[in-house]
Amino acid sequence: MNLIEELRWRGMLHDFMPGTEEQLAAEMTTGYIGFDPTASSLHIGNLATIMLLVQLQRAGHKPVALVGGATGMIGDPSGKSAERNLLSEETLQTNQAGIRAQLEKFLDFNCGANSAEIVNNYDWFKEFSFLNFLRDVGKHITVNYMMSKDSVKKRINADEEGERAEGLSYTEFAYQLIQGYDFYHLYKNKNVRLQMGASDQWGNITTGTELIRRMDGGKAFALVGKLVTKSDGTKFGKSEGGNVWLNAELTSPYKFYQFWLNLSDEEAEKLIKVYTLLPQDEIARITEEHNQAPHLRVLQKALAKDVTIRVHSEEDYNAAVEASEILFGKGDLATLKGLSEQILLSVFEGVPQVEITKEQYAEANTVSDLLSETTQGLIFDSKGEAKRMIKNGGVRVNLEKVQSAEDAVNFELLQEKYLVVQKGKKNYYLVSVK
RNA sequence: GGGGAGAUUCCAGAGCGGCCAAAUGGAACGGACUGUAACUCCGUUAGUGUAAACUUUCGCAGGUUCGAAUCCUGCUCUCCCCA
Repeated sequence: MNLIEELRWRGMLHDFMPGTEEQLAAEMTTGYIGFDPTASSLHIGNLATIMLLVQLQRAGHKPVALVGGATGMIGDPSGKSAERNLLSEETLQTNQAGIRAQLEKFLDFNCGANSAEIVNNYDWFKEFSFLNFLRDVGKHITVNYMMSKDSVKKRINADEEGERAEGLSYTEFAYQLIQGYDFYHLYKNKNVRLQMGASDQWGNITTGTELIRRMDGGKAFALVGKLVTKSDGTKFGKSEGGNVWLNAELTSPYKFYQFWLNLSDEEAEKLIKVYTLLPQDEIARITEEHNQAPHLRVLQKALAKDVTIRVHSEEDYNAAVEASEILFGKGDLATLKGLSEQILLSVFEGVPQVEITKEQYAEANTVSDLLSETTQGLIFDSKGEAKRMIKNGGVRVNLEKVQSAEDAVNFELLQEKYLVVQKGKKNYYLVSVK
């Protein structure tokens, strides 16, 4: 199965330029995808794009991951309805390092001819003067051409309902040209023939192929993947706490595992093809098994396992499963009391924790005080919020429901120093009293 | 440079002198149901307070008024159109 066929059955393929398939068939082709350092970690939305590179490499081609040190300074208007804030250079550098480290986990950098590479477009843009850029690059592309891109049009024209457009700064307008030049640079220096990306990158990528054609008479190709969306069409990759990050410090392996486990059947079936490398017959078998007994969530479990292991590690996966069983099994106070301190801590690793002193604990008059003021707003921002939630029956301490916000604080401390606090069913906190 | 529109609680968006902590919708969170789901239903969404009530909030700074998100003045910012 060639790359295009592979991506197609996995439902990852959105569109590609004519000739791409022939190019891939003809020779080992170098393809790249850019990642802008807008955060210190990639999230699972980016991971779908990384999977394109992974599939490229599996098909015997050479993947290049570009860290957008330069483009990140500009801001891509694609898919954004409003002008973005610029990040400081310092932030960008921290972010670049983080992203680089993550990319290295997914691609093989040592497998001979098609070993992966990482490049940073800041390297070739830092010395490129503005005037030279205008003369050497800008001259080849007309404003008319740039204006015809959807990402630009959306920001300039009012939409169908007559809503005013947000406008677009010259800086963001120039973004596609910068990205286009990246492609040209890699084409010239790294023999890159293909740029991939999410489908919203189509416009930017074709500016690149156009630039290569005009500056060099060369032929380069584009392939974009489907933008992963939730079944209701909204943006994928956000959970209650915001984005689902690949960095364990931003999204703990436990939460990460839980995210996948909680997907709807429909999403799990779609995403297992995107996020895992499991072969077609294996996925068919799992889907079959799932449909026989949907409540067992075989699909979600298989997906969660595969992705958690690859993004984090086998140990992290095991810990996440163990923690899930304890927290979502029919545990009660007795179960918690039965855990050794070591297991207790490992179960709650990655769960927000607060430390308070024995004096503070003794001074808290009511449960609502304890869960807001005493614990420094970690669990609840205000007493009012704590009270409301308790009134709604949404708070448990040591797995037992708190009856009233005015209850006195006299819980049994686990191992003489821990309290397990639940806000709703899925949010756990560990309070340690020292 | 000229003309116009606008800035409201997480977002969108009503309010146009007291009944406004501010309609409605979205989103989020909590509860019931369930498969740690979907659907549906219910509740919550400025702070303190058991409550009555009080404090801070409607771009910023002043003013008018017994009383202002609502009126006036100045400022800042945003967008659109024309040159």
